[in-house]
Amino acid sequence: MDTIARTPQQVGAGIRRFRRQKKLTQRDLGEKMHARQATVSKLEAGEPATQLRILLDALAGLDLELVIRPRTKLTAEAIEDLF
Amino acid sequence: MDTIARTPQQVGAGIRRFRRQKKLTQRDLGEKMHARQATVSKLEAGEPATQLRILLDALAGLDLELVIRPRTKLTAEAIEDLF
DNA sequence: CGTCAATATGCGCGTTCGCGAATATCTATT
DNA sequence: AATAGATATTCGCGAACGCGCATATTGACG
Repeated sequence: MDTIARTPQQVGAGIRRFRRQKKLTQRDLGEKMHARQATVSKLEAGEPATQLRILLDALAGLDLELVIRPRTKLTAEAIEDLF
Repeated sequence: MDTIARTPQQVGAGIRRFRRQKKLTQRDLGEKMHARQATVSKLEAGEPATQLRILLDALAGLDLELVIRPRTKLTAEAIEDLF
């Protein structure tokens, strides 16, 4: 399932969902991306000042990618994803 | 056209493409997102320490959204986008 | 070639990152 | 209830942010 994100919190929640799906701990992911467990924690919490490098390293570590696209109209189903 | 991004540079390039598509200057976008033209410049250049907040503010200003998804296999066509 | 808009780069400042290291808190699971 | 594992939070540090402001540098066009 893809995740739509329009806020740092939603980005963090998306990362967390995929990480858990892969049965990895924050420490595991941290090692893959050469970051501390504490840093992964802040990223997943949606800290807005997190650096872009941290986000992309995390995505790489989880074998994910980012798509930038025009905002979609919200269907009832898509609204679910935002919460 | 959607943009796939796996590096800060690709994120920046995507933003720039959509901004130009909308005929906005860096200054225009900066005003929409309450940031300096210089900050937009760094974001588009792919500065890896750019803050997540800046990225999301820019996306909002351009009426874009982010999708997080598993990496796709690269088709010949998709490879073009990465350069 | 000249001009003007757009973009990139510089300075000093206050703030906050991510770091190592440690610790607190929460969450199973038994 | 007790323990172990996972996650959240804190300290001090060096580095780099984004800011206002100002100034190169680049690009497009007549």
